[in-house]
Amino acid sequence: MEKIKILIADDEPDILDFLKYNLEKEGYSVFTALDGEQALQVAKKELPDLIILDIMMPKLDGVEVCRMIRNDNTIKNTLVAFLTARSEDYSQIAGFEVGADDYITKPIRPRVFVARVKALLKRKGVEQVVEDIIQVGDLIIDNSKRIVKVKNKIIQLPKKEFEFLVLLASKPGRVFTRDEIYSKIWGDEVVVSERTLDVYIRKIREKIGESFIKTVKGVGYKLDF
Amino acid sequence: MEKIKILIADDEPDILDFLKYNLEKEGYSVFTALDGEQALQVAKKELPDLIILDIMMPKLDGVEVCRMIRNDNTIKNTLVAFLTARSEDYSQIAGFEVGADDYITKPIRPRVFVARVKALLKRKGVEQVVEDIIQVGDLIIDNSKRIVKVKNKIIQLPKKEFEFLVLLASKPGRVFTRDEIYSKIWGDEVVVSERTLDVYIRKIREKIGESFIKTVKGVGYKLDF
DNA sequence: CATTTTTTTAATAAAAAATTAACATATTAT
DNA sequence: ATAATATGTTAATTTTTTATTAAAAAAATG
Repeated sequence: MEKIKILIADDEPDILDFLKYNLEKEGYSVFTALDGEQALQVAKKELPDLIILDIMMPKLDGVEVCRMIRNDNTIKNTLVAFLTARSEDYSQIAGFEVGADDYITKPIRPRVFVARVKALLKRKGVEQVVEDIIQVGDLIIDNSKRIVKVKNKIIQLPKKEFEFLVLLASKPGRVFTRDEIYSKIWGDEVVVSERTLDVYIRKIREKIGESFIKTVKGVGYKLDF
Repeated sequence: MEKIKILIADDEPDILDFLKYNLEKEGYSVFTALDGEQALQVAKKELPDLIILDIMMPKLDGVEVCRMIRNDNTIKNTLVAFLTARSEDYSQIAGFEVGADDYITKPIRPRVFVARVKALLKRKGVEQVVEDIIQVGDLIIDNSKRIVKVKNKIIQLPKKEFEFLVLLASKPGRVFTRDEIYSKIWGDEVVVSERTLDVYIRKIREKIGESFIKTVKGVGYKLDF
């Protein structure tokens, strides 16, 4: 599953490394920039999901970068958060005016920072929040134990079948197209035959019961109860 | 629903395949041409929504092809984007002079490329941005779950019926002519019989109730409450 | 390296959806 | 009112998509 990309721009390398370290630990893919110009350049190249900008930066300040982001068609919809010293709160106003999505105040406390980023990504629907334990009706999927329970009966699924079920369960009710499933489970390089998916569906249904996975003909599948 | 059509012209088959693959993955219908002449020919035949032209091509270069597109009444309003090596930026000027809508520079990075194409289509109003949840009176259409709710009763519609309803619901109150519906749902190549549309109307009305879809005789249909 | 488990393919069956055809009914203009 | 035109309805047919089963291939396990 592809990682969420975050770009951080700050002129202090220490802070940059510190933030990068903390975000990577959480499984994000992190890019960095030391000034506004570089930030814009990297943003256009990498198309991150979130850009975190220090307000005070050489060449182009954060607010200015944000304005330029909003005016660039390829990246205008990217989430932008500002980093700001608590004192310089005048910037809050200017920041939201140019379309910032969040503010994070310095000094930065790692756990708070990470929580903030997560919350923002979740709020905006970027983060695929794969809960550790997912429950859909009588079906419980325990991600860390890699176990599925149906009415308290424990079922072990092979790797692919489990991944498949987790994918559907990550957004119960939402329909996943066949293409989407192939792309997410097998990746875009691997090509498997047209019917492989159906066979997996059959196997999972045999094990967890027929009722959970619903076929949406012509479109895909969804998990429901 | 008919796919958005994109024509790509480039003399390097590898690049062509690469771009085609990435765009098809996004759900576009992609045509290709290996030189300018072929591009023009395919364009007139397929009437794509967007034509992406490499500047440097044998027989007819991109700029020349674009000029001819703009002089051809059947395709003069088609969107045109140029592919260009970053160095040869002199062409930018020539390109915009003949009426290019966008520039995409090589080397091409798949996500950036796709984002760019999407942005262009959206900007020019080609891409149908369908809201995830549409509500019209007591009728709720949930696109990601592909369900319809009428007074909290969940109704599943088959693919075409669902697409049809989404089309009407995309602009509640607006009348869609029969021709428009045929063209948007079936596309311009496919020819279905005169009464097919009526059959769909009947089926949808049976399922969601008679009152939502209003016939505007001599014109078409609209969704209202 | 032999055995078991998992993944994938292939062939066929079944189901559902899309379309047509034939006929019915309603609306509009003359 | 009546022909002409447009839309409605139903059932049958065709086409498309998914389900199922068994068996082969690949990977993992001891």
